[in-house]
Amino acid sequence: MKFTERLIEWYKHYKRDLPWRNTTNPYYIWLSEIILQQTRVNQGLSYYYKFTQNFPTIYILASADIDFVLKNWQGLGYYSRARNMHFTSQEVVNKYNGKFPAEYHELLKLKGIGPYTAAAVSSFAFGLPFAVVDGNVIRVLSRVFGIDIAYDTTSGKNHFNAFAQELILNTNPAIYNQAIMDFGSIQCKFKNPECVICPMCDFCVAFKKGLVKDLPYKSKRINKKITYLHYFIVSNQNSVWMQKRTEKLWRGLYDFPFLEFAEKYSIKYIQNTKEWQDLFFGFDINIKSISKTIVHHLTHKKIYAKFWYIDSNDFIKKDYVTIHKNRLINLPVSRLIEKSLNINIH
DNA sequence: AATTCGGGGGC
DNA sequence: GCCCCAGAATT
Repeated sequence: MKFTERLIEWYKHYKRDLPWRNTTNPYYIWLSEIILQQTRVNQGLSYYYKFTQNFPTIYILASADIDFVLKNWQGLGYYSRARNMHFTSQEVVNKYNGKFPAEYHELLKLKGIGPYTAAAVSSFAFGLPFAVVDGNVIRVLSRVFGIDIAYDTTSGKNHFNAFAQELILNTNPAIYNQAIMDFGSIQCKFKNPECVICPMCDFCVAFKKGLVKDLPYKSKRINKKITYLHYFIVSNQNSVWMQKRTEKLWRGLYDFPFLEFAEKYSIKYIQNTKEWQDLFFGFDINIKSISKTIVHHLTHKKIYAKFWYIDSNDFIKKDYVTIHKNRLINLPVSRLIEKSLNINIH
């Protein structure tokens, strides 16, 4: 088949110059791949520079404070990637003598490394023939070869994985993997792919049958839940109450005390809830002002947030710490908190 | 098998 | 407003 050869020919002319392509150091390859999971190259680039600068070796990352790692990750989302990355750096230092194993199935055992990342590190760092299957690859293969099975099912994933794995044999694994992802990203785009100038157009099944807009095929839709978040910025002199999150969402980031409800409640109603009592009973507080509602979108949630500005001269509540306002900037926080700080703390 | 985990950007 | 993005872990 001409597919692989044409793909690599296309890559020679149009490939992007990306920093992680100028190295075969498994540590840098791995860093870039964790950062790029579910993240566009343009969004991940500055983070890659930051991490290679602040954590130039796996030993430095392994011995770093998790708060500093999360601070560097701030704004990138999916924070378990950063926590797993930190954990795995220590695992590699302690159990693998600081070197990533040059074996697909060993890489797969490490936290935060799934089939995609194991294939990526295997091929880019060690030249092993394991095909990456990401969103780009699924889109390219489904269109060019007219594969109309749902890719968001177990059998669909298995099918794409097996198909991709056949294609990578008898070619250069690293170049092929880079090429097909660049091709999907630049040429065979999700919206408005440039089929007229595409080197595959004479045998692309989707193009010939007019199915480009219908592929790849996905079976499920996202269901967004609405939630109401009330943040309490409790100031005592120049310090505020904060707490490290233990919830799955934004775990490990610092946060103001908050109450979360599934429904929209009035300001008065909230102050009569049991939850409010549990939080503030016994404390002398003074509500100074309440922000307007701020909307924050996540993939599976729509958050309506309000920020309550409260003064208190009482001692700090158990489970919270007081953070001086000048020190807030050093702590990792969610984008929602980061934005509220920019607007409101002065 | 289904859900959860962020945030930004294209259209 | 909807979907996607160099996916993976948890339920």
